[in-house]
Amino acid sequence: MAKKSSDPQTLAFAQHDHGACAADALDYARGVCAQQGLRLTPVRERVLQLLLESHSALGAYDLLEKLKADGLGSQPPVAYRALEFLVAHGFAHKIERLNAFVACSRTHAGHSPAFMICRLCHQVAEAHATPASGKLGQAAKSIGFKIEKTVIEAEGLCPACQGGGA
Amino acid sequence: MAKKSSDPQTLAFAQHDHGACAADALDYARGVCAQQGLRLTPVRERVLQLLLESHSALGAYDLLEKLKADGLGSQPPVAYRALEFLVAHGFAHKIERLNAFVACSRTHAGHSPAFMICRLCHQVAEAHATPASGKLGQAAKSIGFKIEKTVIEAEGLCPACQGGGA
DNA sequence: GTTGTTATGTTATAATATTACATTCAGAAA
DNA sequence: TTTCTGAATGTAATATTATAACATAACAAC
Repeated sequence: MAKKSSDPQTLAFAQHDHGACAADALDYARGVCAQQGLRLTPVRERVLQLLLESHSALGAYDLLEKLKADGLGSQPPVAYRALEFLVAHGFAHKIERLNAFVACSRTHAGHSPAFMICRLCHQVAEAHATPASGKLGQAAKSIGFKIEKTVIEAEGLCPACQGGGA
Repeated sequence: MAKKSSDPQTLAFAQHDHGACAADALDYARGVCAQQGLRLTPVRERVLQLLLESHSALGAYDLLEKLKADGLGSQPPVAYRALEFLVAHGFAHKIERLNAFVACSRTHAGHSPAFMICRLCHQVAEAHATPASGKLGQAAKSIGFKIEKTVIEAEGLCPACQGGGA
């Protein structure tokens, strides 16, 4: 990281050197892929870069337009396949509420992410959740439901949007 | 309720007299609407009934087909408008993960619901969550994010599907 | 009964996502 | 090197989910 002045989990809503943060994250992903024998192809890398450059969630068709501009593919499956790869390997997450995608803040590999979505500026911050330990985990345990994946998304107002927007 | 042998929050995966449970819930909704001056019109009531009859989430177009069969409207807005009303007034919830809808188990009016979705049988159980008290709430508080609504959905295997299905 | 409001009917279209199949590419095996 | 193989991409078509826009009908208040 360029600078570790605040909790990177929730960096999205804070001031920071975003260019450096995105570049670092991309380097990190390249390293992970090299280690694990994953192919971070041009399309996949470009999609990750686009997600990293945005603190907002991007839809598949938003990404597709930018890929098209780069000459990297113009049909929906190109974007969806790259996103599938990135999500499968933890480099990105789908925000179900928005049918859109964000880069993973990658501060907790193999984590259960939770998201805070600002309904005004549409930025998304990622936090780390522990679903198994909360009420949901209790309820699941008590009825014998086996949790494999959780979707935890909060919608509301980020600090910057609470002044004028409500 | 016909029988209160287990926590109604998580009844979905348990044996129970479902016809009676659905009929009771519909009566309850009628009562709430009468009290609050809400119009539970034929389309809205029928959609709620259809949701109540199913412990699985139903998509808007699933519902639309059944409405069509009843002569109650055949175009998408008919279903979406009824669902909008039911969700707005807490009689139903949208399952974002599935882009589909379930009736509210109504055991906690004005609650933050959490859902357990079985990936095999597709049944959905509703539980009550307290998002503000968990890690997400802490993270939100620490960065000054104001939560207005939460989406909490767990995907996995219900008790009945854990035997053969994994 | 007229009026204003809410709900519904209907057409069209937008936005999101997948299937299917052909082609290309990278790396392994010969 | 050549060939083989599996992965990735290109592309066309289509499926699924959702909304916009506007006309009509039902209802409530006056």
